[in-house]
Amino acid sequence: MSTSTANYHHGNLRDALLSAGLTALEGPDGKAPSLRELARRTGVSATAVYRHFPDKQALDKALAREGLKRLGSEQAEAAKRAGGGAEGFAETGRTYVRFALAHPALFRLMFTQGSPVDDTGTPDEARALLTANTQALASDPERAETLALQAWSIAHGIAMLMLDGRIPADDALIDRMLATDSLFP
Amino acid sequence: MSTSTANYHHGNLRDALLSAGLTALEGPDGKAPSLRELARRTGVSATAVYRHFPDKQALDKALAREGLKRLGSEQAEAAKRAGGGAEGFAETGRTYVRFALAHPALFRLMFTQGSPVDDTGTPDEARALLTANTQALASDPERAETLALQAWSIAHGIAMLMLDGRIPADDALIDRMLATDSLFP
DNA sequence: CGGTTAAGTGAACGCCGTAAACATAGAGGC
DNA sequence: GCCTCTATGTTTACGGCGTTCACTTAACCG
Repeated sequence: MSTSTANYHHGNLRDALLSAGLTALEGPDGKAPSLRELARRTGVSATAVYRHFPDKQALDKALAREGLKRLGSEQAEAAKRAGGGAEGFAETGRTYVRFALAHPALFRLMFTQGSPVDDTGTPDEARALLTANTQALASDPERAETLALQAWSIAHGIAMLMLDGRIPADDALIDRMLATDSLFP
Repeated sequence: MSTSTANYHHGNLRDALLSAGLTALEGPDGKAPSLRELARRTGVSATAVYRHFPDKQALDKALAREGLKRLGSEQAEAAKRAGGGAEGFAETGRTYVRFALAHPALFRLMFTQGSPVDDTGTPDEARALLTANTQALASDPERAETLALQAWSIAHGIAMLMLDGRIPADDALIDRMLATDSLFP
């Protein structure tokens, strides 16, 4: 019994549904799959889903959580590859936008579902990275939080406007818009 | 026959549908109405809608266009009230975010539908204001466009993150995050 | 081995967007 | 003043959706 591919039908339906969902969401032209579609793809009746999730929204939330996790680890890796510091921080921003463009449906789902942290105290990795980076880099430490939210907002805004076709989804443009020296004094 | 309230049933169904749609979308707790729901509210059969819009998406696009128009005029008025200039520009940003918070469903619809300009050369008022303001205010004129996109992105990012419950929808926070001196050197 | 229970099924409900065939009212030409 | 044509409406129907309900089945445990 490996992680997720084997043992459908009797066993890990929950994981099978999630991985089918992620597959559907992942691609650059991915669409948000319906509950019935997901069940079909997994070779199971639609109502079987309800043995593992109270409703579709719960399934979506689980998928969103997984997306969040992937974004966080991509960002962490990118920051590390850039050697941390200011350049590492900038790299997390670029990675954020590129992630959104690479997985539009997943990215949208991640933010359409209610707050992922809910009430469990542990924030996701992406968020932890953000606060750590801004606290390390802010000249005025009491402005670190505002800086964090500003940085998040600009990356999120670029991502959304590009996804919605308001701004050309151009890699060079991402770099230009996120150039730290032109943004924060 | 006034603009939109009178003369249902025979006459201006198109306008009636749009105004019913806007009413449904406007409120702070507005939901995106279904085509059938809209038809019901207008006292007409569902398929009657198809005499005026090829499909639901076309209806949505028309609603989005109207939302865009309203945002633009609110921004223009706000800028004028602030006396134009840098303060006027800042005010358009605040107005953008406040508009999103006041009409969440409408705001989402405005950006979920394909590009509003489509191909007709005339950009909407909001966009015209943005380019005019940044061109007037940019110290380096060749960076004006990048500045415009950055300003748009940060306002849009704040709006979206607040709508999605990622950031508290707090008026003071909006001001702090959009404080121009902390953003652009 | 036998019973309890977790995990699956199929049928049904009321929504949705959309298509097709039919009805009607009003405008314009004769 | 009638008659026809067309724009605008209606009814019925289809398949897909999320979800509920009553049911079967299979796995485990004492």
